Amino acid sequence: MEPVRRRQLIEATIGAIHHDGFQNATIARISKRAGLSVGLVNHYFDGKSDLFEETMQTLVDQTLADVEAGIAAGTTPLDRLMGFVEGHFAPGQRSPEAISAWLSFYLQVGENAGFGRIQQAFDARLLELLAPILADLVPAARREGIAQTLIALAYGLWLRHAYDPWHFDLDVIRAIARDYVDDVVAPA
Amino acid sequence: MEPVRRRQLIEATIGAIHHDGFQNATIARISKRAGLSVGLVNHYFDGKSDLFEETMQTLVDQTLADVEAGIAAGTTPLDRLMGFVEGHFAPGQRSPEAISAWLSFYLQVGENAGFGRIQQAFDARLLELLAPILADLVPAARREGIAQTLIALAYGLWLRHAYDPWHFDLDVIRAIARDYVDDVVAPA
Amino acid sequence: MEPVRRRQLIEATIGAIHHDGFQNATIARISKRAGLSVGLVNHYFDGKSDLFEETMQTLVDQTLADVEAGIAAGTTPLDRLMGFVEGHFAPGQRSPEAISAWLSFYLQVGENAGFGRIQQAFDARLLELLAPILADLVPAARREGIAQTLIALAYGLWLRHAYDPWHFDLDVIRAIARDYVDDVVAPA
Amino acid sequence: MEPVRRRQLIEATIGAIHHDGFQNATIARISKRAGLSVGLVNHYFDGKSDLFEETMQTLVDQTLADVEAGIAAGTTPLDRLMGFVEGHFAPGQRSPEAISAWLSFYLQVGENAGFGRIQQAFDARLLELLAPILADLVPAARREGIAQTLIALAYGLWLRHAYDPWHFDLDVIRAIARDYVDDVVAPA
DNA sequence: TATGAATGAGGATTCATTCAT
DNA sequence: AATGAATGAATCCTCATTCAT
Repeated sequence: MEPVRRRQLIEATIGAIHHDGFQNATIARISKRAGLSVGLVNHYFDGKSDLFEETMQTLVDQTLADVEAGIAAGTTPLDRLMGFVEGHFAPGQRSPEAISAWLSFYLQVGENAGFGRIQQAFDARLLELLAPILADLVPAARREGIAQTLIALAYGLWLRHAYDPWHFDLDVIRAIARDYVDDVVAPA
Repeated sequence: MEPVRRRQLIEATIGAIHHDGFQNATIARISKRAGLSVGLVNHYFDGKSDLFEETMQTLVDQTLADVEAGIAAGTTPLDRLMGFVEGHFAPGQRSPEAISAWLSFYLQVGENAGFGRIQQAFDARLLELLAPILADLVPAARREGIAQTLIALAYGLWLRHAYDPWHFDLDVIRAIARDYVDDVVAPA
Repeated sequence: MEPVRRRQLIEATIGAIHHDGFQNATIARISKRAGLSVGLVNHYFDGKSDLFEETMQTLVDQTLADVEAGIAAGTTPLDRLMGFVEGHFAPGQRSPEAISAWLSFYLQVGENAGFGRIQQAFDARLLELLAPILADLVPAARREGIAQTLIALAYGLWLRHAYDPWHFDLDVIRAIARDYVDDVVAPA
Repeated sequence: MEPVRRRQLIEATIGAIHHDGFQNATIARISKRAGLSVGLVNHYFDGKSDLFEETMQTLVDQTLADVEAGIAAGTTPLDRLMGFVEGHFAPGQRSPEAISAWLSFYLQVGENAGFGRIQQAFDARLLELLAPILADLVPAARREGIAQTLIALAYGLWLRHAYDPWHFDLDVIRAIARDYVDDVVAPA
């Protein structure tokens, strides 16, 4: 029963953050959304903070899975690099619910120690994923800088997509990323 | 008296958000930090929401002023482009207080109509500032994309600087931006 | 306003403990009994614990005042000794409300650090009060033991009076104490 | 199975009161401490109140057994009187667990009808035990008073031992009691 | 006999706002 | 212009009890 309930509550948390806003995502609303009682939240999680951290970790895990899948789908190093960026915008990442929740957690990283730890592990993993791809594409001296730029660009694009999904749709994002990759990486 | 008190309270709001976190930036703490009574907040502002919106607007105004100054400082189009990026990282923008407050308001943009309006106007103004510079540098067809990329990159870099100011210091940011500008814009 | 409200709330706390029992003396009941809102409790006290500690301290202060008055009323050393015991049973100490509250705090001394500190200071003060009286009555070697016995006896009598005020009325208590004092102290 | 389980739960209740405090001795903690499920508590006892009453009764039975043993161990009436007092401080009575639990129940005697009944029966039994001993030692007129004093003294000493077991160790208690007995009873 | 999932009322506490002074 | 006392709804969390398995 436990994994089922935990999953239910995490889904409901994401839904509540999207529907009511992070500030208004109360235990009462979350549990009602999950069709469960308030008591259960504290039965299966160690308080609201724990529920929220587990929710963020779930989002992180899904994003990493999508990014890894994006990389795996590429056959050439260049495709793999584009796959890295596009993985951030996989369907699961672009749902309004996921975006709202991601954004909320993301921007609280500095205030919330738990969120901070999760985000740092996430960033470290992204760098690990980029390293072997860039090794085949750019000279060692520029590798670090380009990796950081790519991540910063993905962050920035994702943020703008989050706020303006119609203008910054997948095609625009892909074009911007492709431009950067072509201009910076390809010539190397 | 009014402009003085309003200024005091806006400063105190930014300080409280930095010191206590957005969630804990209560009217009581803000007014104590300003050395004023709680009653004054509602006297000079139309409730807490109004105070917060005015605070965000103040931050936006300051950022725009810094970006415009950055542009104005450049003599060549390329310098002006770099000035646009660097304006986002002017001293006033990099203070821990400003960063905390900025981040908090970003978080609320999607949930808070008032914050959303302020941010949209901010974005529109950034595009207006970029347009004439890019007109001298890149072919019309790529202008829009490159403008959006630059803004996305500035967002992303700013965000990463916010979370990791030591690793992403001004030099690193300048180098990343310069790389992008050189690679993408200069050849055109 | 502050001293008035604090007094009101402390009185209401004593009343609520008597009327509803310590376990049921909730903030809601206490504030309703005081005719004030729940918010005020946390406005004037630092939470429920603080209110309870201040209440216990108030009881201690009153008891010490009564004991000191009892001692002061005696002209001979023996009378002063009896006054020490009888002070514990001054009218203010025997009100059902005071008894209920005293008992509750008293028996939680071991579980509650705050109550413990107050009680230790109380005990120390009682010994200070007894010392000069016994100095005139008993040989130095037995002074410490008799002081402790007297305090233990007062504790025990008070406890039994608390649980069975009709059987252990003031006359019985006075007789028991007088017996002890006569038998042990007088012959010396 | 029933007597085993009931015994387990009563032991766990005493342990939980000592370890977590009376207020925090919840069904969940008690059952976990007993290594049993929460459901079992309500299966073998008629709710939490019943479990607690049975626990207090168990403590009373043990104390009475210790006091009776103390009396039985004495050969002279005076020894039997001292045995009465010392029985209250038999090893089982001085364990930290027993002291915590005893104190907690005392606290509730006034508020909880069930606890009150148990305590009254306990007191009555103590008087019954004292009566025949005192009959051999003191004139009828003072018998009642001295019995009550002895019980009050035992209560008071026990309470002080509970709060300060190092200072009020067994030797000190024995000395105080012996002093009283010698001074008051022996001359008779 | 035994489990533990589930409930929801009740607890303390926080806080934006109002308003008499 | 300025204060801060007062309110009470809203929040998170706890817990005894029930009940299907």
